[in-house]
Amino acid sequence: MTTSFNFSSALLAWYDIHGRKNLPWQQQPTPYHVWLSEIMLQQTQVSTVINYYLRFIETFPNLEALAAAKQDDVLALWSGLGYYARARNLHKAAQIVCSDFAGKFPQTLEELVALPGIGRSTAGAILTLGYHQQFAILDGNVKRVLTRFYAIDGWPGNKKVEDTLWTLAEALLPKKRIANYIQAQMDLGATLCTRTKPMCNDCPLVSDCIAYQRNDVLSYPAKKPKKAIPTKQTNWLVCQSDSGEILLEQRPSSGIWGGLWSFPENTETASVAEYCQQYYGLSAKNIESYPVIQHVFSHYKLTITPLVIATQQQAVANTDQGKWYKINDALQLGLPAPVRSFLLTLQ
DNA sequence: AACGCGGGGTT
DNA sequence: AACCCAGCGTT
Repeated sequence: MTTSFNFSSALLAWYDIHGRKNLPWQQQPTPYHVWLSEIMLQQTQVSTVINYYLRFIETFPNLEALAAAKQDDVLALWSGLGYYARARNLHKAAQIVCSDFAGKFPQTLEELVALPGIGRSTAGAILTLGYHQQFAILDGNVKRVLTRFYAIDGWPGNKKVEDTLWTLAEALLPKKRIANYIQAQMDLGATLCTRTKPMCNDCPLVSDCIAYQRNDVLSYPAKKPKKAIPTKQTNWLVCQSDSGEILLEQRPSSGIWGGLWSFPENTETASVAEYCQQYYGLSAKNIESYPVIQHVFSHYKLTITPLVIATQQQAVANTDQGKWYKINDALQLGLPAPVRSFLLTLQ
């Protein structure tokens, strides 16, 4: 007779003693709180999210408050967190749930993934943590734990590998205590089965972990294939009026820093004065080049040359987006991190 | 199936 | 400086 290892029982027993139970969004795990925290935690670490989460629920304590908000106010609370499409989708989804679902989050996978910003894993988290239904999640923690436990080769971003992981994640679900189990998976990955320095001696799964048996835990999960990232260049036209106000414009809703407020940009340093005149109706009295800012995204590097341009404040031509702000007022807007940082150096 | 999308923490 | 994090939407 063979004994079969009970994955979920071992994990739940560990969770009862070592699991995290004091995170802000665990205190009152309503679908709204679960949803908001899951969106914020997409590609963002817990320690970074906590303060954003607390500020957010203070301003928008419930779904109705969020749905009624202006998008600018939502983006302002998101400023610095990155992946700003998350904030726009969050806001949109809140309005849809209010209008189409009477303010109550849907309870089926199909309806949840139809909402903007909610994919299969986030839907799984809402259904399990919020509604105690039987679903799997597949975040970075679960991918790491499963690729090690089963010694699964290949980068988890690869479609075929991901399909395998989803199948395993679903097969392992317990019949009882689903919410605790899902939380336990994330806790194990976040606190013990970490990327570097995993604490295998304390792991409830170690007896049957194939990567551990092979003494090869750190080889999993396989790394993302490397790709050279390009460098792009731009100038920030930091137009400052006699009274010290700064010209900002709202970026298009799609693309980098979508919907955020930033400086006008151009790439032709030689013709900055003409550019200001032509597109903004501004005559530049003085142009000062500031030290370049290197900003790194996950997919390219951006070399920014801030050009601080002294102008007289006047009507902005050929754009309905440009607006003059006092620096202190600008800091209340949804700003990309380097814009916020640069404005702080100006004041 | 591959790529676009940020900012910050860790090593 | 490299790597990655409670992924999702678009193409």
